[in-house]
Amino acid sequence: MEISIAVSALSAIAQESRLEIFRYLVQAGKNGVPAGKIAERLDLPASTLSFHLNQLKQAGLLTCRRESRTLFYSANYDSMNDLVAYLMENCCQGQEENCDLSIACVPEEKKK
Amino acid sequence: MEISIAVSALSAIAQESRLEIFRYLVQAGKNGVPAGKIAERLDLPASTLSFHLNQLKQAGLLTCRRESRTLFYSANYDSMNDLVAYLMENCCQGQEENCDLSIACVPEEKKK
DNA sequence: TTGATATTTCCATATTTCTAAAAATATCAA
DNA sequence: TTGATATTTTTAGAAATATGGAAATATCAA
Repeated sequence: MEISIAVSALSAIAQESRLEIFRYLVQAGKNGVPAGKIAERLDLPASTLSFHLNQLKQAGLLTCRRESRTLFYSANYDSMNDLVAYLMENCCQGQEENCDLSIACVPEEKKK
Repeated sequence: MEISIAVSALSAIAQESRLEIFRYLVQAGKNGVPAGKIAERLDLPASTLSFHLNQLKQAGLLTCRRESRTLFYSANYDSMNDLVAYLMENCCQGQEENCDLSIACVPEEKKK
């Protein structure tokens, strides 16, 4: 991964409203949530929300699809995965003992 | 995890020099690296590096120890782990099928 | 002491980011 | 068409962040 891509993604979620939006969408699942519902849930003016959604989308962390007048936003799980992998790259230097991080170190059966 | 803590950590690494520093230290291991060596490696003026190291330290992502005139900085693996866990919290909504992220979903035998 | 090394703190300037009102766009239903 | 709904784009000022030189601090060795 290019470092500039990682910085974009991290900048996108390094802001309270956007981190809330992102986590909400990660938990909401693949089907996504209408922009209006996000605005209501986080109590944000439409234009402010739209600005933040755009930042997240530009960073590749969200996708959206239109259904009539409604735009459904959803988290891009692959991007999140790549970002996390980039952060943790080589954290164990080949030594398992360094890697009792509970999240890092992908088990073999999960690797693609 | 408090969202403000997560935002601090993400803001700290959402900047190219700091992300380079952090990844370098993650890969360098628990023993850490002298500030001077980091400055040389990343070709940064001492004061600029010091500013960035402080941001990372304030965010809880680095620790440092002094050894005579030298300050050794090292990555805080636990913070990184907690941050990643926070991002991915509930990403599967209980359904394994959503979680073919190669990194997420901690295998039972790795949980503390 | 003194001088050298390693690093941080202070400071001013330059740049980026955040916010939300107002205006614009897209879509639908009558 | 027209009016209503859902959302984005534009805009501009306020706030936050990045940069690096100069000065300050901490430590060591002679």
